Amino acid sequence: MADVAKLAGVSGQTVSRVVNGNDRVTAATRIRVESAMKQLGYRANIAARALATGRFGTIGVVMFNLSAVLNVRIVEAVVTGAQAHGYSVSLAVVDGPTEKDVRAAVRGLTDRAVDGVIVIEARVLDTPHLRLPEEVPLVIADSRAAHKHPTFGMDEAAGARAAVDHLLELGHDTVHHVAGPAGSNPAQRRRAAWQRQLKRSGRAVPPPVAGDWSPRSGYDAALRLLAGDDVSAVFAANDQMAVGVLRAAAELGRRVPQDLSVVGFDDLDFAPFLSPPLTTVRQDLATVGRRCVEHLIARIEAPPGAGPAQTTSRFVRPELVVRESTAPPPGRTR
Amino acid sequence: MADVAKLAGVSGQTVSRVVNGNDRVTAATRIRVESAMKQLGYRANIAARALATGRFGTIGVVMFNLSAVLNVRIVEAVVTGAQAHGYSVSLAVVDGPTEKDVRAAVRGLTDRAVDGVIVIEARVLDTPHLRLPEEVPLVIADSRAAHKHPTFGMDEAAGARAAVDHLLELGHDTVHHVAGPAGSNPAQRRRAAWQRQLKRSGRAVPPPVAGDWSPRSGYDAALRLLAGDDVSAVFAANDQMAVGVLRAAAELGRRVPQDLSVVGFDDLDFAPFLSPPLTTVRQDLATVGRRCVEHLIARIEAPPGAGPAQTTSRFVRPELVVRESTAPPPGRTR
DNA sequence: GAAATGTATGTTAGCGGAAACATGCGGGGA
DNA sequence: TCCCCGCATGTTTCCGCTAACATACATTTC
Repeated sequence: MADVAKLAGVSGQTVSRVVNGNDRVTAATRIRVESAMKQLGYRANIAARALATGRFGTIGVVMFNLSAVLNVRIVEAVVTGAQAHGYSVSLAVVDGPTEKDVRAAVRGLTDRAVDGVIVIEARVLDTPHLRLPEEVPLVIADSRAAHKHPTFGMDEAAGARAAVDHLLELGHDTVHHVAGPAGSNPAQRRRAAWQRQLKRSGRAVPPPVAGDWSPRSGYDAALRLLAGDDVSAVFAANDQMAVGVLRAAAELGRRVPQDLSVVGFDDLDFAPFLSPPLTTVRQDLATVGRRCVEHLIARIEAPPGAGPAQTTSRFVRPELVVRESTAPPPGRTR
Repeated sequence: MADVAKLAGVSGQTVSRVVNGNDRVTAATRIRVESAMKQLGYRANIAARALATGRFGTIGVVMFNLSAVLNVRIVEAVVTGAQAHGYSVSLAVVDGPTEKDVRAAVRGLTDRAVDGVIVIEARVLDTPHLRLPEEVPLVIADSRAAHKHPTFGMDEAAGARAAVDHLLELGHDTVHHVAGPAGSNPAQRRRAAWQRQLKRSGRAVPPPVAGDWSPRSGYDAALRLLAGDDVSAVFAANDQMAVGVLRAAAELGRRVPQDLSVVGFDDLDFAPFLSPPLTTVRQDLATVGRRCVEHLIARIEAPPGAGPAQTTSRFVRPELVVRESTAPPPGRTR
């Protein structure tokens, strides 16, 4: 920077002003400085700037695992949004399912120099109300409003209700459930909503079978479920497991949808091309991610005394997409 | 830090020594300093350290898009590996498909303070030999060795050859190909290998149909491909498109594998549960990611004069997984 | 026309650490 | 016994940049 200043015949401070956009600098001076910068290939040292200003231009994302298609969509939207606002994104993966682990990850990130943090809380933790250090603004991506921090997510309950209602309206007596893993937040919520909706409709609530989101677990679950003859409708907690259910049905000679109706969750891109095309609940995670970053960046850039940023909690409503894997139960026409 | 020093009755420098592990500090002093740190909740300021040392403890990942399942697996391995070595990971998504765009992303990241960069080069660029600034160590995740930089990737050609050979050995006259998008590196490589292998075996090379990796595009491609009666074997460039192919076959009344054999690529977790279970080529991207980080960190931490880090180029060999979507062509028993 | 006001730029002083060098202490060899 | 040496710790300085204040000059105001 000193070299640039010398070459342009100004002080370092003026160079700094040029770099940081428009303070009051004469057009002529600015041009001189800029050409000097270009000539010398000057590039600001972020660490020095951060040390002087206390801001880093980075936001941190804490998540439990990247392999879940779900989470990746959120992360993608976060990265895109952050880049659009001139921030970069730092990723941290949490080890275990306790609040302590999450807190450690957040602290690691703040130590690491971020201006804000987004926690994608997909796992069921030991504490229902996640309390995290607030050294920097923090936003949670989760599907419930029970947090002390601003939260954005999907209205999973609405999705599960839509799935159940759809099957009941087709005339099924009840709906069986292939649940996600007990340790997963979304899984728990989908399962609870399924159960509540059945009860509310005065139907029997058959014991759910839990999988681990994988197609294999859906297959195994369905094999057990379909051992009995009375199952006419299955609601799988995600599309991947629904694939397994479809496969199990095929192997057991149960035709879908004539003998068995199947509903998934997520609307992954292959859903319309399964055999048969899968009725499922579409989630718009990109919107969730976008809202998270935008809220976070607004808080980061808000003037210091701007009050305790209203803890908005917005939940995106998923949408039932009816395809060909659902029909009235056997022996019944509607 | 000054507070800690005062509380422990030592100089700041000694605190610094304690923080940075074992310089020569008496056990007694160390304990005093550590308890002072804990008592005061001291946390090092990364920016200051970076300013003083010129190192950041962060590695950057440059990629074209996160939504490809493929890339995410690499990123996941990178994040895990980086964390294990005490590094955090910064993510950058590239806009366009030119070398300039990639270079800008890398520069943005190095401006942003990273000690090393991994470029996941999935897109076909305007320049065959990517030349990137080497201000920091840089590793490329790609499936060919044509780079000036250390490169790790899959041996896609071997995978495509295995798929073709498998189908030819079953007795098919030739193999049709549903290719990935022209702008994709892996797609281009799989397609080239498919074509080469057919030629080498003295078979006709039917014109490939290109999709965009999505199930829908596989479906559309298959619809066109299966319009003729002479197609007995299809090699899809990924599993997603293979799903579409399977669906198209079902709608056209072509039984798989009796009338039509289908091979995919990737071995996504749903592959064994499609109808029928998909024969495909398994890729181990986690290994690729792991190798990338490990090589990168080794270079970052190598002593300055350690020579020009041998540009190792290692390619992981994929593995053909035969399931039930392939069989001898109709009217032929083997 | 002198003072008040405004604008462009320079000066000074850190931000929080870590190298590089300086200091003081104790122990071993002659 | 004295001196040299090595080790634990302290001092100084600088990393590169920016906030806050200072300065110099131009412009407006009465």
